[in-house]
Amino acid sequence: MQLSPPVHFEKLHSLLRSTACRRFPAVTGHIHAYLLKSGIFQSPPFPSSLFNAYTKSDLHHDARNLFGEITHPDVFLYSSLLAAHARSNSPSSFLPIFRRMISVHLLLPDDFILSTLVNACARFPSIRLGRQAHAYTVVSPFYDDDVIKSSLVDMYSKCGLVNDARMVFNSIELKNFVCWTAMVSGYAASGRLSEALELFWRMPERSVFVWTVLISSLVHSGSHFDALKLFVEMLREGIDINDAFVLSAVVGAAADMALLVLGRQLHCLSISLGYESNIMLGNAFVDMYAKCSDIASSRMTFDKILMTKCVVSWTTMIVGEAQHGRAQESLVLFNRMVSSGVRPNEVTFVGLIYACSHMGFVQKGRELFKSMLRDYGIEPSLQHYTCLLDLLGRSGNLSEAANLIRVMPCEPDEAAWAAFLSACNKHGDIKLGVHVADELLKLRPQFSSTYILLSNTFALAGMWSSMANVRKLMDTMGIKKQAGYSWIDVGRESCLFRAGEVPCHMRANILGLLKELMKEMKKRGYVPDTSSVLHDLEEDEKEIQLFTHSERLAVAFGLLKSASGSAIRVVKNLRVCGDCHTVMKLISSISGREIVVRDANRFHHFEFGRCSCGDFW
DNA sequence: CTAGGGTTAG
Repeated sequence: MQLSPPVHFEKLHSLLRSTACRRFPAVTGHIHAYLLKSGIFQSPPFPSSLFNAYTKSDLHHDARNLFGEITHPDVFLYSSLLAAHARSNSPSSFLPIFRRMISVHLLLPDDFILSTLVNACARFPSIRLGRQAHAYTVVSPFYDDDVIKSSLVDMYSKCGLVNDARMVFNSIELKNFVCWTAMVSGYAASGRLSEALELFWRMPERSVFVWTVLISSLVHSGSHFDALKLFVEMLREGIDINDAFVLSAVVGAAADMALLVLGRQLHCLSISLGYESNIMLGNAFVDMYAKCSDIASSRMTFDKILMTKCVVSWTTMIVGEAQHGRAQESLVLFNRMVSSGVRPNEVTFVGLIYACSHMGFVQKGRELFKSMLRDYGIEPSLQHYTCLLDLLGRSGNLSEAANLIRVMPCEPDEAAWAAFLSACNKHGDIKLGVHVADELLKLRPQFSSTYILLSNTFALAGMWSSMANVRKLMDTMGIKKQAGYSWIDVGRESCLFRAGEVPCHMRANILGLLKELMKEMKKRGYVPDTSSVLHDLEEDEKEIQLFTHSERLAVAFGLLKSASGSAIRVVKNLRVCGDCHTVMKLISSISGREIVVRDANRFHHFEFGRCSCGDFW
């Protein structure tokens, strides 16, 4: 069938703009060949829309070849070129491209390319480039264009200059969803949550976008409960939650709070909404199951990801296996990932070194650290150094760790010092520990975490007066140590135990069971470690104090409430101490049950008197 | 062909 020329043009052009070219990159090539054959290749807008289609499906080689053949470049072409450079993170080329367009091809910037330019500066937050781009827009005929202003609001927000963003925002005549969202997002991202919320409630109408911004930033800042409340509020307002972005933010909240029941409900919901093959949600669920201690479901969800697994999917699973003490599995996954052609990123290596650290694979960890830069061109960051410090410290290579913390190219933060100090504590090098603690106090007296670290070290060293001084300092500075608690799910029941508090209705049963277990444990050679208990009590009183450790209460509750033979999962626990570790191993062998304890984001699987971490924790 | 959201670590 012969189409009349105008329709013909239009059809091909809209085909190039459609997602068909992105999903089936060969289509672009066919259209290219057809245009060449029919001699209309050089007629606008084809050269530019072809170029755009190539770059959007990452066919950069074809795009470059095409670029050389174009006789009359237009602004559209430059706009696509700029967007392509922004996607590949080469910010230094933005302004040269822009200037070449003006001075070599004598083209005047239009509104499209100006917002593309501003957007490019926002992607790679660069305030210097961003301000130059802003300058270009104000001297252009589009100085009052609302779309450009929206992208400026976004650019200043992403650069962290919220006040500048607000000034541009205020100057927008007709504010639409987009600029409101960009502004709220700016406040949320820079931690100014109250301003974000104030603006949010002032919006004439709230779209899914802006709800997502707030929910995810609440999850990110650790206010999980507020995030869930906001999600409920959103449902009440009748906003359609058939949206992968908002769902994954809520799944993240469920993961961090270890709310397995909610997580499962969200999983069912997203399958019924047709997101079964959505890669982003798939990744979120793999993570959620792992963090809720259900590693089997996590792995099943991972295996079921229908699309090509991306670096995030692999990394999530590697970290998940590592968190559950299955470092060997993490390393196998890493090999499978590399051989399937997916490039690891910096997070992948955090997970891998962490896995080695968990299981004491010292040499393997060192090798992976070296391979980062050598084989993948990833510059190790402070976090990688902290992982390596942790690995060396845990395995007793204290002098190597001490050397590393001195020579590493980045300034150690609290986490790095904490890794080193806990290694000193673990391996009994109290002198080194106290020395480091002193250094730390001089270095960062302004951080509250310093005092908690110090107090622990002094306690271990038996330097009670120094410890008392640190405690006094903590009091005057208003620093509180969070009380220990454990949280367990049994069937449909959830229960939270605070350290030292035994709930009345279970008191007799739980304490009875713990006394029973203590007798059995002692028969097997357990010597209660009462060093963490107030030292002016009688010995048997100290032992009873041990019963009120929250994780012991939770496990006793689990033993009483669940069917015999089933695993007991303490889904959240503030800290697994050395004595707890011994006790859990014993209880697992006495009761013949698997006990899973989540300690921060690390899991201990106790079974047959052993722990999955191989005691390298 | 231009502007706003998300998943992995700590």
